[in-house]
Amino acid sequence: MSSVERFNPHVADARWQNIWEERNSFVADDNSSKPRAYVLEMFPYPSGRIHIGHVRNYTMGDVLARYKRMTGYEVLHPMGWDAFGMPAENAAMEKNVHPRGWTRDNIANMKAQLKRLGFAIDWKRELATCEPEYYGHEQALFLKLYAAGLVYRKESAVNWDPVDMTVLANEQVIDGKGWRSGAPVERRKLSQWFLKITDFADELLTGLGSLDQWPDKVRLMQENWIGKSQGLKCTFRFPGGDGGIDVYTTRPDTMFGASFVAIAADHPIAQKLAANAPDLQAFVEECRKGGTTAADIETAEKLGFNTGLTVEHPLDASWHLPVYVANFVLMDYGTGAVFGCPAHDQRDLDFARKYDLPVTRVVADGDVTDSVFAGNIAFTAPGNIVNSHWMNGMTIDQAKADVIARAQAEGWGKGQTQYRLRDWGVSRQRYWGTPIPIIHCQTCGAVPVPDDQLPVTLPEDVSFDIPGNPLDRHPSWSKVDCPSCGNAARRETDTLDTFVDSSWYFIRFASQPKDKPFDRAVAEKWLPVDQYIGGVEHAILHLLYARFWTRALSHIGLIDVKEPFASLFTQGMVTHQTYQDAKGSWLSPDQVRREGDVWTIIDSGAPAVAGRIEKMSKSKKNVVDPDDIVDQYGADAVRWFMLSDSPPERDLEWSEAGIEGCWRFVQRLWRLTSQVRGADGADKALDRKTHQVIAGVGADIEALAFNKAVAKIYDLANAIEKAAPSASRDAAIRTILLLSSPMVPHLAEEAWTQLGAEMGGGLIANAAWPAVDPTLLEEDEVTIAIQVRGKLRDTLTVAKGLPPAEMEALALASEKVQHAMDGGDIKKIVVVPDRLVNIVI
RNA sequence: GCGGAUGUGGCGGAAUGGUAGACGCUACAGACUUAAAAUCUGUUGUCCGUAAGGGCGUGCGGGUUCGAGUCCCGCCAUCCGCACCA
Repeated sequence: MSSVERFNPHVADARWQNIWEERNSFVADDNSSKPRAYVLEMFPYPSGRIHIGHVRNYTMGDVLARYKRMTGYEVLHPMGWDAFGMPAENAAMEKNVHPRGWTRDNIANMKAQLKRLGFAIDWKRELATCEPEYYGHEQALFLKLYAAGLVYRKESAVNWDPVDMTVLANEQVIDGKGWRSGAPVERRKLSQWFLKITDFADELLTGLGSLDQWPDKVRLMQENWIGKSQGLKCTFRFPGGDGGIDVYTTRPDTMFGASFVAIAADHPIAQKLAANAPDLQAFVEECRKGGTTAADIETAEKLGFNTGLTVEHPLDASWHLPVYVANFVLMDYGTGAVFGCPAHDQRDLDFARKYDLPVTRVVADGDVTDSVFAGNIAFTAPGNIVNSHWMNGMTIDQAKADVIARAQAEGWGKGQTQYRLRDWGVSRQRYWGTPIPIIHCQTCGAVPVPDDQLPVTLPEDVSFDIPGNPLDRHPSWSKVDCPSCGNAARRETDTLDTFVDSSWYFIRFASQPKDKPFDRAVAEKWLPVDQYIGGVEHAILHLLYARFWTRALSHIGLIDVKEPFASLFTQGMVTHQTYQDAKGSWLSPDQVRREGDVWTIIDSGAPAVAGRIEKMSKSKKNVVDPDDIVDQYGADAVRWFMLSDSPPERDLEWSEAGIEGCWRFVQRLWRLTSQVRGADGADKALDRKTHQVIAGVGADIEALAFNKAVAKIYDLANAIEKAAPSASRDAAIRTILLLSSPMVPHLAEEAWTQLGAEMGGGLIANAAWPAVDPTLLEEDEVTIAIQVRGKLRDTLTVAKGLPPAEMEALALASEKVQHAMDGGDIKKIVVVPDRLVNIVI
């Protein structure tokens, strides 16, 4: 065998990257007459270095983008930076750098890292959300939503650090304490800006029905998040007096099982009572301890305070229920008050047992109909109503309808549709975000910044030496004249949630004029995004906010797009083994060495413990830097690894052995290419294999089943290597290059030029995807399975399309089958054409 | 607490209800080499058996079916999200 020089990615990678750039190979043409494909991966936060998870994400998108180009599409595949956020402020505090400089440096580094991977990106459309050229347009869109009545202000709770005197993000609350001060956090109310996402709750819910190319699990999660429920809103009246407590319930069928009414600590009635009752005041304070997350609130021990008030049961005015203030009732959901039916709700049951309240069964658990409910597990399954007067025997649904009808007829309540979804609070008490373009005036109230004064830019001269929002304490930035009356006024110092930035960047990618957020006609040419790819951690918030924002823009007539992402794919994480020393300190993989089953620390020789395979994280030291592995193996081997083995929606474990195998395959493809010799003759079997693989790889890439596409390419490589020289073999080698070119583009270009002298040259990136010859896909023989009572006993190779009677005869003639039947009587024979025969005895 | 997922050899995984383990990795054996690397060939779920062959096998327990990794019911374990991380 002649020796072939190795493919050298250290030279080839950069050469091809430069050629693609010089030739504008991947610049998308707005005016193209080709069919369009918009391929988008979730843009990264510029943390400083790209993470291996980014490499996986962008490699998947890149393969699809390149494949789409080869199959005749005008492809838009852009990249940008989700550049506002807390890490820049943390860096500013810790390293005394300005967030802008830190972020821009990070972007430059990460862009260089991405370029080394050879992604087919239209860099001319690059954007960063922290630049006024982006966020200025965002401010304009915000004000359009404001003018349309989709933005309002209300009080809302934040995590408050009483020592640092600052607002904390949930992430900054660790075990209920501020991450820097260590002080127990409190919930404090601030006046904040909200977007009316709840106006779109029903649209966002029904819209999910049209997203048939989204994963079912994501649609289900969004459905649950929106949480539409039908229930009863009714009043429990104060005995004899005026008014009462409005309660919302999804279980009006259980009203005869009520044993208490509970209201939120923030409920107006609780507030009013607390004003004159120090012990209740103390309890309300107690309820404010702890963070604002759902997990914190719902896992906290259930606590209540008996107010001494009672209310009348709506179905029986002589029946009085005690009123508690309870920490598990949320002011944000429903009316901020519930009636407790302990037998059929776990939280209510926990509460009732704790405060020794009656527990009455009103839904039958099979034959058990006792009114006294025993045990500490609530019964929430379907059943029939019991112990409920006229409702006895009804199903839950019948009883719900009956109570609602009765409430409406008698005027003490009505049926109501309720959503779990809350309006989107977008105010952040931080510097590094989009300034909210509002001016507060003592006489005019909140006044939008006039269009001609946009963008409202962030001041540069800020300091981060003390906690809190530097915009608040800036000496002059917030001091402005009211645009309406001209009097001294104050600029809003809160900035927008970074989820706002990421709610429309895909529109700006499609069209980025200087003077407006986007050109409608151009944006509509590209949108919706044909394939969106990103982490499943964004399944709810980012994707729901982006859907809402797009609908809101559509609602006010700025764009005619309802759903921004036609097809969604959520990828798994990249994981890696973790290692610890005897004391439990984390070790990086290159600090340890394996000898048999024993791990030791290379430097000290001390034993190490190989731990769990976990998501790569700096704190556990199990990270791999993409630059290092590209240095070592070249971009193509890294890309190939990202696509191999693990299904893309599942986690991928990084391994040294795995990347070495990929490196070997890249070299193997290179050697194969050198074997095109202009031989004659056809190889029917290889032709068939080649065309089966062309069809299979194309289908797999379209389904984003890259691991399967990779396996088929391996299969073809094996078949080519085993085949004798022929024209078919030469053709198969060209084909395998084309098929693998979206995955290993540098090698493919290099090899393509080697073959190019014969073929007229040109980039493989611009080559056409090979066509499938359907006549070659069909096999003329098939192997069928012969089973006896469902167990495999023999296999036979027969002509394709053999009639069932003949299959049956062949099966019965088999010695192995006869042996397995052991003389038994045949009860039945199942024949599946071209597949199997099952003899039942 | 609520919501969502995952579970198949030594490992990653493949398998329209129809031959479980494709393909890759690892390991082992052999070829080539002064040697190593690279490359090539073969073996590699498990148990019994010299072999032919057979038993058992897709987290656990049931069920449906001629036939279940796949469908249904009930468990167990692990992971992810929960509205101010991005």
